[in-house]
Amino acid sequence: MTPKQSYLSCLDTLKPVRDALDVFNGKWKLPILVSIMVGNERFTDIQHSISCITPKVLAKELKDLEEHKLIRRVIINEYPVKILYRPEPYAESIIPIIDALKEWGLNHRKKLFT
Amino acid sequence: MTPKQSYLSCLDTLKPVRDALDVFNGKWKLPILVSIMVGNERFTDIQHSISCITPKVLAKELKDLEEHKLIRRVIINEYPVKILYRPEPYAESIIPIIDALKEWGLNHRKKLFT
DNA sequence: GAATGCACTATCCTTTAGGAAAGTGCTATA
DNA sequence: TATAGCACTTTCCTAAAGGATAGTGCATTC
Repeated sequence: MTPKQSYLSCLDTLKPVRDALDVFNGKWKLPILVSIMVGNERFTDIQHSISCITPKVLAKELKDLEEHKLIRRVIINEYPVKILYRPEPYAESIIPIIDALKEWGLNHRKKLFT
Repeated sequence: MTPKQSYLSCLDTLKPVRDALDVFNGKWKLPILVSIMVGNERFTDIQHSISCITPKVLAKELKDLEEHKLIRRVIINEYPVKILYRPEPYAESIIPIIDALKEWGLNHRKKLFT
């Protein structure tokens, strides 16, 4: 017996969207990337540029982003030792996502107040 | 004493991005919207077009999307009664987000296999 | 020598997301 | 009359996300 299949397939779109969501899901990854990409490099600077993020969460998210090759943790051996977070070239690939979300968010806010 | 402020502000971007994430965060909202926008209308069709989503989760997400005015629940009073989920015009505004995520996901997958 | 900054880690806790499995009330079909 | 489809709901549960608070070791600055 062949099962009834009336639904429209959309896996072409769904699969890559899922792959992207697997990387960026959660409250913090995209905001952190934005902060680093505008030029914040130090742990505390990033923390302060994104209000309300706790150091524990920030540390964990930075590690995730490093694993995904979106940022790099750079150790500068001066005295005192400095640690810098820098965007990898691959990070540029997320600019269209950020732009789309930013645009949408701005428009959504307008919509709410009319 | 004025506090030291060395970090670069990026709230212009961060705020709207957050607003957007507040709406779309989670594993399912965007995939469900995609499914409805390609033309799936019935609960079970949507469920089957997105493999692995449970009816409980789908029901909840559909309610959220309705609240955000992205879809509409339409009751057709034939016999038997039909229930259809249809995209609202506002749903079109998320196309750039989907496209950006899809593009990124495709490219990311390529990257992983090279 | 006291306070502050830096880059975290550690502990504990709450909330939310999400999944598994079964069931419900209705209708239609074999 | 039994089975299947539809659109869910209910219950129970786990894992992950995220937050609060404190502390650490080091260095610099007041």
